[in-house]
Amino acid sequence: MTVNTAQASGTADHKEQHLLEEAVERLKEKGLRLTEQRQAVLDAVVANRDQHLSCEDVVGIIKHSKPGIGQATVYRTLSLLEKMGLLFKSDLDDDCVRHYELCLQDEEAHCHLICLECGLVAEVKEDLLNTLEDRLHTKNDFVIVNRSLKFYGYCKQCAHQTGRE
Amino acid sequence: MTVNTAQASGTADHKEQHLLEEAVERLKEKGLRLTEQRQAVLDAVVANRDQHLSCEDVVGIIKHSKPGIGQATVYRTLSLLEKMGLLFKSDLDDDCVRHYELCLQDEEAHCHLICLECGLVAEVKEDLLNTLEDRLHTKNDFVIVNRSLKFYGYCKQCAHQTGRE
DNA sequence: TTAATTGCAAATGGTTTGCAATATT
DNA sequence: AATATTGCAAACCATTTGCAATTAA
Repeated sequence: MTVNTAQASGTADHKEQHLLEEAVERLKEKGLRLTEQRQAVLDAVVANRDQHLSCEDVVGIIKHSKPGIGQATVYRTLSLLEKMGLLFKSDLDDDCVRHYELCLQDEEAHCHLICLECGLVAEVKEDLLNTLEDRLHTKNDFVIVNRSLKFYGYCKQCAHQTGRE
Repeated sequence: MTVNTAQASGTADHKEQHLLEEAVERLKEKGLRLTEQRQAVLDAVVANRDQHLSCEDVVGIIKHSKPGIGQATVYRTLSLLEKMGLLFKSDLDDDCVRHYELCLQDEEAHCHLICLECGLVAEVKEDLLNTLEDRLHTKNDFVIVNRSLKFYGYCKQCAHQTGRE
């Protein structure tokens, strides 16, 4: 639904390579198997690592390589990979559809400004976020791996028009 | 499910009073009516303004005052109030259950630390957030009304146990 | 052989919708 | 009278689950 092309985003770099190896390793640790289906799902997520994929998306992507794969298998695999810490559930909103993204650590923190009037979504990088995360780490002994930071309000235009400044 | 007592959180203060008035006003503007059912839903949300209420929660809360109210009505009302800007959809969660909270401006910013291992959700107040919001305001001309700040990672215990520190 | 995995189809569960009955302006 | 609103039940739809068949160790 949301996603267009399959192997879109190019080749896997160091991180993805490491991720794949870790996947195999962690599966083996628990006596689980890296089946063709699981491999296909992993490949799809890595190839589209800049996207937030739904189960339906993944099925669409691997339709060619694994035409007969069952939805349930994809659901189970995504859930499994998430529990293993390789994927994140990302909640980019509104509906009930679950989306996943690759769990690549050490990404630079950013946040979204979401206008309640016009719906504008602006992505903002703020170096203060690093300071904030450092402090959350040291003061709460919490190891941050990912974040979802959304600020709701009114963009310049809408704030002006609706007199909310 | 999530919520225990009904009129728990005490009397409405200035902000809630203002909110109720605004609700009536905005409804009238659009030729909509403040029915008993809508009033009951609003009351429930205001009385539990420190909670994130699901539809089921609301039904439970107003069971006494409006025993015969239909689920659909509550769903429709919550959705309506959200579109009017009086409620926020808050997505603190795993499941597909939609939760709402009162849209009270100028609340003190906080964020949630969510452990990917054990599921712990810790609410943290950080004064640095105010600085951050100030900066988002001045640098982006964005008027912040609410925020959803979630940091995912590993709590002290789990980080230790899984060797991710 | 034993245990994990899959695909299918049925079940689940929160949410939405069609519609006739009711209430409000 | 015209329109908004409600309650009910059915429909929806993403996700989960039971289970028998299949596959890998």
